Order: sequence, then C-alpha cells, then structure tokens
Amino acid sequence: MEGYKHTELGWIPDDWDCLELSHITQKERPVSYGIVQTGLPVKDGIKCIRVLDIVNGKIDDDNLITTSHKISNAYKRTVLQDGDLVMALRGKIGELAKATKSHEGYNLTRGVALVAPKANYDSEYLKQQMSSPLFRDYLMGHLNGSALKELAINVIRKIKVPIPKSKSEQLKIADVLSTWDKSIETLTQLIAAKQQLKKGLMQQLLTGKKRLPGFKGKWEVKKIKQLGKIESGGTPDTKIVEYWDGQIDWITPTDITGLNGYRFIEHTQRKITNAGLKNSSATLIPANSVIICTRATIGDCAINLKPITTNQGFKTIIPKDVNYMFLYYKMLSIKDVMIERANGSTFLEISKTDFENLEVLVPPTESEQTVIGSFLEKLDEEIDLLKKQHESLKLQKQGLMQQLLTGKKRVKV
DNA sequence: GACAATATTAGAGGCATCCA
DNA sequence: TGGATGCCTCTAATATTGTC
Repeated sequence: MEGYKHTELGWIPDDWDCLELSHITQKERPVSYGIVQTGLPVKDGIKCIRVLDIVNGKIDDDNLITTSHKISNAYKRTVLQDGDLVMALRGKIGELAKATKSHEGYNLTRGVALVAPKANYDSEYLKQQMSSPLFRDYLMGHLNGSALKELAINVIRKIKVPIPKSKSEQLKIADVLSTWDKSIETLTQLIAAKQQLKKGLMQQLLTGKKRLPGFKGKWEVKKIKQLGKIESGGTPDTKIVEYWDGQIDWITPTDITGLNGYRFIEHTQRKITNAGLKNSSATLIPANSVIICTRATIGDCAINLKPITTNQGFKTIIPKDVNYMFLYYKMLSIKDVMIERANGSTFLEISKTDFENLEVLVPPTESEQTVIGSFLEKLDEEIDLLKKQHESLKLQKQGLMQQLLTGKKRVKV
C-alpha cells in the first residue's frame, strides 16, 4: 500500500505514528490512578473525581466530594489540569471525560486514572481515539481482578495508539468527530424535550384539564374493574421441565423493563408449554390488553400484540368498552398512585383488590378516548423515530471513527 | 393474596506486597 | 522505609419471583 506502513495495529499512513500511550503522555505526569481516600467530606477540602462523577463523556460537577489532601508525589501527579483526560478503571470501565479549566486542582480517587497528553498531542483527538470501539474492546480483553474487575494501570500505559504526527491533522479529526458528538447530543436533548412535552400533555389530556376540539361532557370517575376484566398471572412449577420452553410467551418484569418505554410486547425471554399454562395460575390474555406490573417495578405497562401469559407480578386489563391505547396511557399516568397504594416490607406490591378499586377519570365517550390515545401514540411514534435516528447517528459515527482514527480516510488540513 | 431474600453490580476503602 | 499499586473486602443500590 503506497503511502502506508505496516504496524502492529495494521496499516497506517506513513506520516502517522503508532505509539504507546505512555509516550503520548507527559513524563512528569504519567498515566496513574488517584490515591485520594475519600472518607468523610472535608469542609473547604480538595474536590476529587470518582468513577460515578464521569457521566456521558463529561465530569458531573454536581455531586463532587471534598477531601483533605495528602502531600506526596503520587498525590501531586494526579492533580488535574485543563485538557487532562480522566478514565474509569472500575465500574464503567473505559468511560472518559475531559477536564476543563474549572477542574484545575481537583484530584482523583482510586478508581480513576489520569491521562495527561504532551503539548504536541491533542487531548480531544486522544479522547476520541480512547472512546473508539477498538480501544474499548482492547480494554475489556485486559481486565484484572476477581472480586472486582479492574484495569491495571500498566495495561493502559502500554496500549498502542495510531496518531498523526501533525497536530493540525489531530485537531481536524477531533473536530469532525466532535461535530458528530454535538449532533448526537442535540438529538438526545430533543428526545428529552419531546418526552417532557409528552409528560405534560399526558397530565392535561388524561385528566380532562385540556380537551381536544369537538369534545364536551363531564368526565366520569370509574373504578379500574369497570374498565375491563382484570386477570392475574402465575408461575408454573419451575421444577417440572415439561412446563417450560414451550410456545407460549410468558412475561416477567424483566421483559417489561427491557422494552425501555416501548409500548408493545410480542416476545418474552421465557416461554411456557400448554401443560404449564393448564397447571398454574397463569392465564392466556387476548391481544391488545393492557398489562401492568403490580410488583417491584410497579406501574410499568405494555400492550400485548398477541395472546400472552404473565407471572404473578402483573395484573392485566382486558378492555371492555374502553379504548386500549387510552387505557395504556391512563395506567402509565397513575404509576405514582399505584406505588402509594402498594404494601410490602421487602418490596412493594399492590394487591388485586386495591388495584381494581383504584378510581380514574375517563372521558364520557369512547371516541374521545380513542382520539386522546391516538394523539399520545403519535407523540410516541415521533419519539421512536428520533430514537432510531439517534441510534443510526451513533452507528455512523462509529463507522467514521474506524476510518478516521486509523488513517484509512484522511482529512484535509 | 400475603409475605419474604437473594443475586448481581458498582464503587469506595484499605491491606499486602513490591520495589526504589 | 515509604510510596505505588494490585487486588481483596465491604457496602449500598438495584433488580427479581417464588412459596405458603
């Protein structure tokens, strides 16, 4: 390949280097982890950064703790300066953030490492390089520890990084990738704003405070049991293998939390057989019912797209003269009420009696319910679309990283 | 329907050992 | 001998069904 040379990281441009991280970082401030022992906060002490303070590529300044400082060489060399990178060695392993001027003088705790680039290496380029899937895969393949998975500092120091000799090329690559980051961040904020808007509209539309055009008449107070047939679920005997791994989907709270707010459920992790269904309290629920978690993660809901069963942590409403989409949003909106009514010492659970006697306000006509349900569903569809775009942008950025950070695709400087 | 625990994960603390 | 660091321990938070 003309213009390229072969290194242990593969082919890189002739005017790039393949360097150990220890050669990219300052000699007097080598890659090291913090030794600050947090203990009780010290008034007017030194602020220090823990793993949990590294959030979404930034240092979260809100909950930083303060501690007294030790005067030692180890302490001194992890005192933060503008442009330094900090990386989690435990927990969110590999999570990175760039320190700004406001973090100067802060220190690090035991689970966080300092990466301080030399003047001729750009820290934003290095941050992008260290966030790349290749880099992360390498880290995950080199974890130490048994009780607690952790990165050894020497592993990080010895990682080889492809880097342009020209700082302006580093800056340009970092600039291109940061632009993508900004687009992703903008979309994240847009999704959050849309979700907030939906929350506000739900409060208004589902209580009758705001009416959609063309609807009148007083909303009625109804008990949940008046809105449909309430079914409970059950677990077939787990010791009898014939009851399991059949064709019938069987919902547990994990399946619902795994939907991440998506409305519909079609497949579940665990399945039961006809014999399992017959010999347990599980019941087969018809499609388009509203399934509500009444235990542990109380109030989480979903609509089943096909006949399905649940364990006993759910109550299902098979709607009668009520629009199922309206009912779904209505149930979501009373999550807090359900939690309030729940009992239990180890974890909360709302009983069937309490659940079916909960009172809710409903519009007088099914057509108004349908319009409200469709309106909110449309909002959710818009959010779904934004989430898809968000995922797609992230994938595109990963592809670009692969090209730009290996020199396969060059930028014009 | 009422009631009870456990597994997993994340992260802070700190001991033991190595080495300059 | 004291600083550096690897790694173990402990705690807190979180997530989950199963049994009587």
